[in-house]
Amino acid sequence: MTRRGSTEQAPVGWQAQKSAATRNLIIEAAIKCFVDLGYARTTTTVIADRAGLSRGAMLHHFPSKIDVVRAAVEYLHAKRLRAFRRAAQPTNISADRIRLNLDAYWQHVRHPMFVAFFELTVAARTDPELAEILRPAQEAFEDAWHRTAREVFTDWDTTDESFDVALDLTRYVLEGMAISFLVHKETERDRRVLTYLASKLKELHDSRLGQSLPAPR
Amino acid sequence: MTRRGSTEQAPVGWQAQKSAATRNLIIEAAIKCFVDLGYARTTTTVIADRAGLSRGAMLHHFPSKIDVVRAAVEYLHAKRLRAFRRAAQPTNISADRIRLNLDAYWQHVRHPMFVAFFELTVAARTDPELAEILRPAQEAFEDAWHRTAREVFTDWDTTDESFDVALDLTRYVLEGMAISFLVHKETERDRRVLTYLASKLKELHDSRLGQSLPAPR
DNA sequence: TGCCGGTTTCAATCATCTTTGACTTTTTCC
DNA sequence: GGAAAAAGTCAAAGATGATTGAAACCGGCA
Repeated sequence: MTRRGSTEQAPVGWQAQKSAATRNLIIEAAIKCFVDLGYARTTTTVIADRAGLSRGAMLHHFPSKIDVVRAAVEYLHAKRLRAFRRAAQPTNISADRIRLNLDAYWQHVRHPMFVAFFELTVAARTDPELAEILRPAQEAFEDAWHRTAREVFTDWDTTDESFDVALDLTRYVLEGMAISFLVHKETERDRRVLTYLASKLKELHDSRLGQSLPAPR
Repeated sequence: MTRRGSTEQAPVGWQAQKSAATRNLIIEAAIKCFVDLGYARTTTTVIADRAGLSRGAMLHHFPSKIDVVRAAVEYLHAKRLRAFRRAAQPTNISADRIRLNLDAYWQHVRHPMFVAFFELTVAARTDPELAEILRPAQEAFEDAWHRTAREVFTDWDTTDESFDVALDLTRYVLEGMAISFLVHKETERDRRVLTYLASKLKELHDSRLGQSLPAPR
């Protein structure tokens, strides 16, 4: 198990590389804890256990618990943003972009990452320090959400109020449904709601399309 | 401060009455803690403090912390159910029942009671014991929600799938929005979403009305 | 009316357990 | 050999439940 650095190309030496790997191990263990145990029950002891390290080793990389949380938030945020951007590509114009992107975001909020972020967000409601850590990530994602939506629906008059309303409504439905499903392990009902929402969004889109932009492309 | 029982008509003796009052005091303090501090940070010490009692006194009424939680859940559930039933009266037929009931449920999810229940629900996701305590209340409320909706919209064909979809969608939107507002202290955007949702529900209602029940009353 | 035994309510103290962060020691790598 | 990583030890703080002790209340009886 003691690999030698022979030809292993190390960006800044092997120790630094191994250190980074261990940090990632700890961060991912912490995130798993948020999902499995909830934020409140995530203790440094459990994180170290799940990472397969001693607690002392962990505290070497992250002197305090809040440091782990901070790193986990940054890690989660970067990962979530990448996944979101990748999923929400401006698919072939027309077709049923709406349904496709709806499903894409639905997959997004069903992902464990969303659960972890949700746990953090709820905890942050009554924890100012955590809230401060979370705020930049939340704002950045909010921004990406709006920006991406405008990129995907370039033919939709984005100065129209209906666009923002549709955007808000969509997000509330999907996130509300995802949160609801976190507790009541259900299924089947989501498909009908998604289908209905997609059809209504399409109606709204088509009606606004004809009245504002005669030549979409 | 030592009142004599003179003509005080006590249902089952004064001690029992005073005991019940103290229990209520404790329960309400616990609920306030859920709202202000979150479930995780709600300790028996803080509850006793806020109730103005010693911790020992509290543990006399509720031998263990979980007993307080159990009582708080029952108390919250009963209160929430009453408030919900009171708010969702089948208002004067026609008019804009939809908008009125939408606003009523919106007020409902903006109430601190909803916050408390939300905190409990989130904690229950990773706490089987709490989940078991919460389950009956959740199921009962779910049932009341569907039953009430059918009472209010007697003219809507409730065997129609669109009715259930509209019901689900409405709930997801409102609860999703409420949860979102717990964190991002926003406003103004909710009115537009509510207005839009109400108009869409009305469209759906009217379209289904004419095709299934020619004589609504 | 006034006092007394028994019960209920409230308060205080105690031991146990968990979590946290600081510190020290051992192992591994350069 | 020296530095970094990992492991182990320690005391302090907080939370919980149990135990013990004090105060208030209820019933009955002289």
